[in-house]
Amino acid sequence: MKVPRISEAVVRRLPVYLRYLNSLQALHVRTVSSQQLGEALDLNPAQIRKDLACFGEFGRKGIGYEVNYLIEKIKSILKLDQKINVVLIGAGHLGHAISNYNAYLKDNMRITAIFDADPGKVGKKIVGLTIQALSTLSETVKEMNIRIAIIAVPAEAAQAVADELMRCGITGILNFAPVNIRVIEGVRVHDADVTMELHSLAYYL
Amino acid sequence: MKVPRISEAVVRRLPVYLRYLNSLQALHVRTVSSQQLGEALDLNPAQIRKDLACFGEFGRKGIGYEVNYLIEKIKSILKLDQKINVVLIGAGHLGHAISNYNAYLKDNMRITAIFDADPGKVGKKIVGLTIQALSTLSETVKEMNIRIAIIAVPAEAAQAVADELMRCGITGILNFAPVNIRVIEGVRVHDADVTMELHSLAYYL
DNA sequence: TAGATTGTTAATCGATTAACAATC
DNA sequence: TAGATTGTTAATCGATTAACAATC
Repeated sequence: MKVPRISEAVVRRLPVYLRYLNSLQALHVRTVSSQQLGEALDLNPAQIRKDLACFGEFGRKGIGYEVNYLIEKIKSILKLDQKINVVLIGAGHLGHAISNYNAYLKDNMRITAIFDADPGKVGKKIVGLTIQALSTLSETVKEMNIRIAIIAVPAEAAQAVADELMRCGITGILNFAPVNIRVIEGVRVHDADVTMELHSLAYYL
Repeated sequence: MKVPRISEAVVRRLPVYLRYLNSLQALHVRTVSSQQLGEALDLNPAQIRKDLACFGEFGRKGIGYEVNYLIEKIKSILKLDQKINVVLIGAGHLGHAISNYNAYLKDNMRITAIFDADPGKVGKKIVGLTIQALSTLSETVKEMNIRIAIIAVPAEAAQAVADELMRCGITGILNFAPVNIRVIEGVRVHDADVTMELHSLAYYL
């Protein structure tokens, strides 16, 4: 296995491939070529082949890629073949909405704990999970071996939450708060700020 | 004004600059250098200068950038100096959560209409907006001169909603549904699929 | 076999970074 | 003036695309 240096662009496309392959699987499609993938996803077929070739030889010359096999391979690359527990901080409307994605995450990745600062919310349930007080965050993260966190709290609270998460050893953060979060070396933040997405979309009008 | 060919990467960074500049403005900071911006945002100062130079000469040699002035300039580039009305499709938890971002959008960009397919929801209010039936979508989009749409409906309904939006003349879509949306030439889609973000985050664990 | 399609090398294209003259 | 910092050119780096031998 040669894993020299995978670019961020490649990693961002893998879930795109996976999502589309899942839809092919649901339609009982057996094999797919880079040509077909490229047309469906608006990508260059050579790029798709090159992306996949970063991780091994998954296709067959003259045939293409076997859908089921390629799904398994991509899942394995994304570590979705192991159990990955996710914690959600913030049980407002956004937190509720995000917890609904559990249905799509299926597999091994799941939101397994929800926290909120509001004592009025603690003890209530969202999709089967009891909202917990932030004071027990560290304990739960360790107990459940939680590795990824989703921040869905107001902008003002986001940095403090991130700091606490880093103290608990979290190394991946999906941040919905409309602020820059400062993190220490080794922690990765993906921004999911609706404001920024809309602002960049406006440029193209 | 020389606007040769602005890369997507540049457009995606502009809202990042804007967000940070707004926070500086709130702290009454008057000027900022590309050096300082680079440190705060983890970007190369030369890149920041080059990004901004795509659109004009906004800084002063030896001084840096005047915060208020740069904010105005970036807003103007992103067309945030004009009124941009946004429609939200889907009034579930996610729709509720997204409509709360109106508070951060402030300025000229606002969600001005909300639609839902569920007759039980039509007529109810979210943050001051009455949920409307999808049958009146086309009418409202034209009347309000709505240009951007947010799709916050279940995966199964997303493509049909997108098709209808394109018929209404929408050219920018922010898609929260975990599916590939196919669009016609000239329509831009930004994906905000929580599933994909979490999957790519998992790679780095 | 002939046609299709991969994996990979080479060519192209574009984006990032470095360096520096201009100038506040 | 001396120090700081821009805007911009040139150098570097990396990513995308084209092309094709290998082979199913």
